[in-house]
Amino acid sequence: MDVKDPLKAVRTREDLESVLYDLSETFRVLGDLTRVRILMALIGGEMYVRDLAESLEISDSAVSHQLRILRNCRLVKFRKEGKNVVYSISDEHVATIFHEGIEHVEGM
Amino acid sequence: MDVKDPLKAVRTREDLESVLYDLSETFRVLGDLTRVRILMALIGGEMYVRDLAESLEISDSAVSHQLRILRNCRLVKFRKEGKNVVYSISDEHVATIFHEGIEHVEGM
DNA sequence: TGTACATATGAATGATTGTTCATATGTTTA
DNA sequence: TAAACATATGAACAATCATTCATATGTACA
Repeated sequence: MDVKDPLKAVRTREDLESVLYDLSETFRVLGDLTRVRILMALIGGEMYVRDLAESLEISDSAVSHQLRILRNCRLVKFRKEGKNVVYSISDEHVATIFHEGIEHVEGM
Repeated sequence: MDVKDPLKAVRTREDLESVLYDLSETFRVLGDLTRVRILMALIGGEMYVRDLAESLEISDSAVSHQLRILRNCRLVKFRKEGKNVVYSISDEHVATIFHEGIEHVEGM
């Protein structure tokens, strides 16, 4: 896909607006320190809810709430393991977005 | 930079938290439909404030407010041309982040 | 110099959001 | 089955944010 025009596949104006809406929604979800910390932890590898909460010093409830929001945007995926739930980064786009984002802020 | 660990350059825990804060701040700014539409327009090439407002059907004032927010995060840059101000995307990281973001939402 | 134009900014308001606390669901093991 | 544990969810509150309207600044040209 051409970086100058990443919307070649988008046909109509409604399609474009719909994609831009979803895009802003995804960024909105990324735009919270707690969720960024969760995702950064998950880039290091999959984790249980409890371990995320402990490692980041946030309540279980707060982590669970934020994981639900991340799930809704498909930024994380999960699978059940007994009474635990293991979360991980949804796909490599997420890691790349983080990577580019960090390069951007470090260039400031 | 390694995608699995884009933080090699970050030394201390405070450095890490500071980078993550700036990162979440950048995403927060990207997480608004008006600003996403502005940036998408600017990916097509530099534009005057007036032309952005007209093209996106937003008031001059609203565009100007959002451009200031985008400027503060160095997501856009500008130069003066007589009584006009020309805005453009700050760097290629921004375009790449958009590119990856669109691929992510289109994969949903 | 004065008028028109382009952009920026301040204040106010209506809407949205993250956290906490309490509770619920579902799973394991004693 | 009962108790303990892991995770999820609902409601409520405090804080944050985008927009609008009015006004200010600065530039160009008559």
